[in-house]
Amino acid sequence: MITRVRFAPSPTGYLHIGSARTALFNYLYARHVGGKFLLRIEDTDIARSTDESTQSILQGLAWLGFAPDEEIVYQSNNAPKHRAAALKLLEEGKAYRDFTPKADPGDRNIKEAIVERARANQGVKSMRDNEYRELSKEMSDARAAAGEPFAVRLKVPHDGKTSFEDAVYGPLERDYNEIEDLVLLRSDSHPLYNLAVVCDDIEMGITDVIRGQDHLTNTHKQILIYEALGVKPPRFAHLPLILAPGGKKLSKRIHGEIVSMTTYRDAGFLAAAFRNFLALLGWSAGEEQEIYSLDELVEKFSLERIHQSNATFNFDSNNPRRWTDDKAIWMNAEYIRTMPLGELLPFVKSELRSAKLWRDEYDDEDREWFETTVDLIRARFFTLKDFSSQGRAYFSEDFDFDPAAVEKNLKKFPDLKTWLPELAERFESLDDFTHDPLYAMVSAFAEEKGAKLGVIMNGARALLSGVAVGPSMISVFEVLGKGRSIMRLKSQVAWNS
RNA sequence: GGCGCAUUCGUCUAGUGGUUAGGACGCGAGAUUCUCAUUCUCGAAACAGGGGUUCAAUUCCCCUAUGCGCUACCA
Repeated sequence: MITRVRFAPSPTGYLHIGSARTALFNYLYARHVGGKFLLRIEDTDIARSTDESTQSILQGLAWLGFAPDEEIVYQSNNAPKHRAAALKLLEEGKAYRDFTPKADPGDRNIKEAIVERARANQGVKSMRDNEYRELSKEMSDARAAAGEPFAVRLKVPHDGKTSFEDAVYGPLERDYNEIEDLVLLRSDSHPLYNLAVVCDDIEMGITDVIRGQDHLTNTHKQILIYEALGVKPPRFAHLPLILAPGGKKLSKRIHGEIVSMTTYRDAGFLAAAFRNFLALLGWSAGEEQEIYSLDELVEKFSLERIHQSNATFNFDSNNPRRWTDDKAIWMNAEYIRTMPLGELLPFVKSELRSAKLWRDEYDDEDREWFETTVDLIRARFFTLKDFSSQGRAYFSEDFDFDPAAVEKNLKKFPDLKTWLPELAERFESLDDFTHDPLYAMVSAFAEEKGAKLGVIMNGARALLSGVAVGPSMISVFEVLGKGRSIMRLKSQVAWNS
């Protein structure tokens, strides 16, 4: 039988980093075993689901490169089927109508209310303690026919336990008396999560459910539904969670944009780098390699090597340099400086485009220049954004001078104000504007002035690139070319700033 | 409150009944260099605590602590 897995986010926000990893693991597993990767949008919570979230999630998945193998399933479209399943169980006596009026949660915190109620029921009320559980079929039908509202609850057996073998956590069981007679259908006949998930997974022919560990206890309830429906449950694999520093839950409200996938896309991350980073959060191949292509991940992935303990996504919102996990940033930089240049170019192009720095010549007669330049500057960049910010001076005459660089590399050596334009004059006579002659000329010039070579080079760097850091200065001269180098060396703009 | 899951350097992790407990990020030092980055070398840094079992436990068992999850007519 062909393996079919699904990623099933609920559209109540953007694509969360934890969800993204769940999608990744589902995708890797499907590809590894040659199965299908499906997508289902769980939009049954009408109050919280938004189309905007759905779009954001779809965008995030598209960015990561996980296209579903079949049409997207919208859970809300299946509500009639869910309802029919619940009614069937009702008919078979595996579920019952609960005429208890819906409790009003009021304005209390929902979590607190749950704990409070659980504590009150402690030892005084069993999970099967519902006056309508054993109501005769005739009585139940009659009250329903009279129009009295009711919820449909699953009739969980008194004795026994559910058990399943989780691919990550091993054998798990739970006693029936720990599980309430869960509601399948609300009194407004709206199907609830556990029912909807089971019905849809059956309908979609899902063979392996790979999802967050927060569903570990739900699984027992879902197995009960599978059993009532007379369907063999799929295989389950629960993933450890991704937490915020301090082991707290990672949430949009508290941690903001850092948990959203689109943040990384917009910050200039490469999807390949981020996938690589995500893959190593909660899974490892058991070797010392850190950089994996998607193909390698697919080849090496296995559910058995997924961890059982939660991982912390490390960052410091008070430190701009640590705005997100160090390792994610490092990995992105590693990809930028080591990936085949040809693969990087399209990303740089689109970054320059959006910064209005792109020129069509880069694709044409200046192609070679563009490649050389990108290759030269990429070694010290962390994100694609750096190409348009730190790298701006290579692509435009309109760039700013970093005051610190001007101070440290120029103003500290006033002689440079006349020397550098003088050097520019010498450049005029240099026909072969390449490394060796350039180096010879600049070092001769430095010697003649009795200056350290570094002083000349650093001054030129500040003038030509606006910043104090960058590639070897001779390479910068070469890449910028004779005309632009001379022009910038003569410019007094930086000196007057 | 109940039930469940988890716990190796700051973080991501490898690993084993007997190991100098390995790697990566980050951090520190050094080398290289016209700056910075890269690269290279070196360094500091961990088995949550307490009981067992055993000749021997980081590894197996129990307890405690801590964290997380579920406990909804949310998903």
